[in-house]
Amino acid sequence: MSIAIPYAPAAGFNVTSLTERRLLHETVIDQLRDLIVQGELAPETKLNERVLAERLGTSRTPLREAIKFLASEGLVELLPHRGAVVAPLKPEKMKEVFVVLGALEALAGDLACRNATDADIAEIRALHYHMLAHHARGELAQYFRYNQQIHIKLMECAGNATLAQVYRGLNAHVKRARYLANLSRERWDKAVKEHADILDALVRRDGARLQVLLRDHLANKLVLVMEALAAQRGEVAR
Amino acid sequence: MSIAIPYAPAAGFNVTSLTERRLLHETVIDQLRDLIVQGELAPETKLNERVLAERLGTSRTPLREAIKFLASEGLVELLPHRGAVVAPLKPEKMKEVFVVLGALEALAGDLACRNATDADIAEIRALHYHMLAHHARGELAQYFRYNQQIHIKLMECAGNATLAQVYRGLNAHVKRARYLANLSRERWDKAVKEHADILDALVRRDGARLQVLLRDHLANKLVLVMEALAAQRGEVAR
DNA sequence: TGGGGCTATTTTGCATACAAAAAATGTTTG
DNA sequence: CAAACATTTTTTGTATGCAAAATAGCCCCA
Repeated sequence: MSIAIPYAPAAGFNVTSLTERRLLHETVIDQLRDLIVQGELAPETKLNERVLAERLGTSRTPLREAIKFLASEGLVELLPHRGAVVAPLKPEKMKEVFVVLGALEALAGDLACRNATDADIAEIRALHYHMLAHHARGELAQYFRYNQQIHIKLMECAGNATLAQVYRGLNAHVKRARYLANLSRERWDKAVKEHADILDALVRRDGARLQVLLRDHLANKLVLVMEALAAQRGEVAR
Repeated sequence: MSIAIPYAPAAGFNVTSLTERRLLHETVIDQLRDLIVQGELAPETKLNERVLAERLGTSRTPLREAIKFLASEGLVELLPHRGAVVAPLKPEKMKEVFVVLGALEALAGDLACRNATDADIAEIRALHYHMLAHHARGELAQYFRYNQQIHIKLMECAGNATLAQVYRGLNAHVKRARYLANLSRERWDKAVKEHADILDALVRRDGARLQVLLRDHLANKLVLVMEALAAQRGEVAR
C-alpha cells in the first residue's frame, strides 16, 4: 500500500485537472478495490481481464498490475493460469480477520488514549453524534459511514501509520460483508450503546477499559457477520 | 499475499521438475523479496526495470507485476513516473512496525497457549535447544535462523492464517534491519534468557504472562535495531 | 442418453513496441 | 564560471502481439 499518493477520489471522475499526476494503474487499483468492497464484484467472481480492462477503460497491462497489488492485500486470489477471482467470503476467514482486527483496534485504542489531542476527541465526539442522528432516523448507510469514520479517526489518533495501514487492509475484507448484514433494531441499538461506552472510555482516557470495549464491540460485529453469512448460505442452498 | 501456492524455494533453482506450475511473476516476487530482505538490494535502492529484469532473466512485464505486489506489502515504494525504490529503513517506521508486531505476537502467544498441541510445544522446545546450541557456539546467522523459526512456529500454533500472514509481511521489514545489528554478547545473552522465559510461559500455557514476555522481547529488539540504525547513520554522516 | 476424447475458441502469461515523462548532457549567455 | 535553457538519452507507463494453457464445443460411440 505504500504508494506516495495519499487517498484519492475513488471512482470515475474524468477531470483532467490540476492533479493529473495519478497513474492509470493506480486509479485502476482504487476503482477495482471499490468495486470489490462495494460488492459490485461479488466474492468469487472471476476477473476476466479483457472485459474488466474494457470496463475500466484501460488495457490489460495496468489492470494486471492492479490485480497483483490487490492480491497482496488479499482482496483477490490468483489462480495460476486461470486468472484471478474476488477473494471468497469464508466464515473461517472472517473469524480470523476479526480476531486480528480486535487486537489492532485494542492497540489503537490504547495508543489513542495517550496520544489523542482534545481536539481529536472532540472530532470523534462530533462524528459520534452524527452517527447517533442517522441511527435515530434509521439511515443505515449513513450510519455505517460515520461508524467507519469513527474507527478510522481512532486509528489516526493512535499516531501509527503502519497500524492504520494494516487495519485498512483487513477492514476492506470486513466491509464487504457489511452489505449483507441485516441489522435488527435491537442489535443496532446495542451497537450504538457500545459506541457510547467507547467514546466515554476515550474521553476518560482509560486505555485498559477502551481495549476491552473495542474487542467486545468487534466480537459482537463478528456474530452479526457470521449470522449474515449463514443466512446467505442458507438462501443459496435453498 | 493470497497466492494459492504455499511457500516455495526462494531462489534460483532451475528444476523444471514436477511442480512447474509456478508462474514467472511469482518466482520474481520471491526472488525480489529475498533480494530486499537479505539486503542485497539496500534500502532506497532505485529499481531499474530494464537492469533488474535482465538480472532476473525475465522481461519487464512480470517484474513490474512483482513490484506492484511488493509495493502492497510495503517492501518497495512507488514513485509515479519515477519507478520504484526499496522501502527506506526509517527509524520512525521501525518503531511503528515493532509496536504492531508486539500486538500481533502477543495475540499469537495468547492463542498459542490455548491451541498448541503438546507436540507443537515439543517442536518449539526442540527449536529452542537448537538455538541455544548455536548461541553457545556464537553462530549468529544460525541463531537467527532458529530464532525466526520459533517465532514463526508460535504464529502457526495460534492457528490463525490471517494473523500469520500479516505478521510475515511486517516481519519482512524488520528482518532487513537484522543484518546491521551488531549484537553484543551481553545483549545476546539477555535475548536468549528472554526466550527461555517465553518457552516456559508457553509450556505452562500462561497466556497472560506470555503476552507480556513477547511484548518486552520485541521492545528490546527494537532498542537494538534503533541503535544499529543510529550507528549506521553516524557512519554515513561521518 | 451420456460420457470420453478430439478440436476450436477463449483466456491467460509473457515479451515486445511505442509514447510520454524524467534525467542527463551539452550549449549558450549573463 | 555558473546558471538557465535546449536537446539528447534514458526510463517509465501503457498498449499490443504472440504463444501456451485452459475452457468450451463437438462429434463419436457405447
